[in-house]
Amino acid sequence: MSCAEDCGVRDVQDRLGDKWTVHVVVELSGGVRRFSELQRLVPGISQRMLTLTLRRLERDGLVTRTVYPTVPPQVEYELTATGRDLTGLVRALVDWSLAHRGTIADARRAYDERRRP
Amino acid sequence: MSCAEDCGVRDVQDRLGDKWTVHVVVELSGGVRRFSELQRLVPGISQRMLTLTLRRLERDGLVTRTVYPTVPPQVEYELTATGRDLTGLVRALVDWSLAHRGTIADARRAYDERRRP
DNA sequence: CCGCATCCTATGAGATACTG
DNA sequence: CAGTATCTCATAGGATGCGG
Repeated sequence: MSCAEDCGVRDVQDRLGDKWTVHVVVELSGGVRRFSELQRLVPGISQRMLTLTLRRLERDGLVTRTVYPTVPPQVEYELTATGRDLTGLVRALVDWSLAHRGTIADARRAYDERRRP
Repeated sequence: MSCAEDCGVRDVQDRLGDKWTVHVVVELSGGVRRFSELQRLVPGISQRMLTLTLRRLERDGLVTRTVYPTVPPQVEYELTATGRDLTGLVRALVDWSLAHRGTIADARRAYDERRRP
């Protein structure tokens, strides 16, 4: 590696690279959200994966979890300062992907065609 | 998803999120590199994983592969225009990770400690 | 409503051995 | 030198059911 132990880059890669974190962060960038709200805003995510995604974000100090001891229980999630800062990087990722989407798709088609006569 | 099929974001996440692509791209940002050179510059990568990483980058049009029909064979890899553009995003990722490394590590320790008395 | 526990499968990735 | 071919293992993530 360019530097031993990856300088903490691995941790960020793991978040940005997994299936749901980017989507959840995008939704949380809109403000405070409840668990069920997030599950509705991120179609396809299971309860299990939403829980895991939020726990990991919470553990890294990117999201706060607030429990209101009501019946039924109510839990709110919100980006921390660091979490809001992360949205900048997420935007950069999404923007880059959209900007080069066509180019990459074309390259891929050309490559596959060259290998499949 | 915010948009169906992830708008191509998934493809970029897969590259940035895997174990070796970022390291290989960083080394290629320094200019043309041979296969064996990359294997030396990216400690720990196996022949197999270097091959896979380079093939995926080539398929997406991010890297060119030039074979010189010499004996022994010589193959050179180089970033394309799109590939060089990708290094900007990679830098952003690395910079963000370094900038928040300490904060994240602290949050993680605090979280783990709260759960392990 | 929110979330944990369990089971299961698909994929990423390491180790190793072999070739033009 | 620059790969390909297998094998194996660890982990991400889906499905489902229970519990406070």
